[in-house]
Amino acid sequence: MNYWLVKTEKSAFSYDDLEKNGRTDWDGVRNYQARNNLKAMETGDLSLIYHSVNDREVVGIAKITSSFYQDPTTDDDRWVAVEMKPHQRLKKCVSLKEIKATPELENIALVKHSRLSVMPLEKEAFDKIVAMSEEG
DNA sequence: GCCAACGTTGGC
DNA sequence: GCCAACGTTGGC
Repeated sequence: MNYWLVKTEKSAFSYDDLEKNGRTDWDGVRNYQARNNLKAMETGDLSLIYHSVNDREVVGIAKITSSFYQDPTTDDDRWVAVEMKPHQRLKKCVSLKEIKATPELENIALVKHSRLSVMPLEKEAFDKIVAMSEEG
């Protein structure tokens, strides 16, 4: 069981869209490090969904429902996708600002490696962000 | 194999 | 809208 965080621009694909569609191919990743993280995902893993650029907040949790397969948006076999389904919308979004202000989270890739779009999270960091979404 | 040029991402 | 950081490409 692994924990992840994936980034998306709300205008391109949002947590709302994921709920509306019931599932999605998490595809279009064109970065090797992010691709390697997709390849490490397993059925049943959980991933936070983060809206980058305009919103800059974690909005929900998706469940990984497949291991990786060929990215359906390209014939290039270097790139892969995984299937995700909506798992749980956060009661309250957790902003990048809040995350940066939290000492336990200052070393997560979202902060340290801001351009990486698919990143692993320690269970402790995942749980901390979920806990923050449930506070006042 | 190096590195300059270029394109993209994403925070501010 | 700007630009820093970073990844990729291609000439040499």
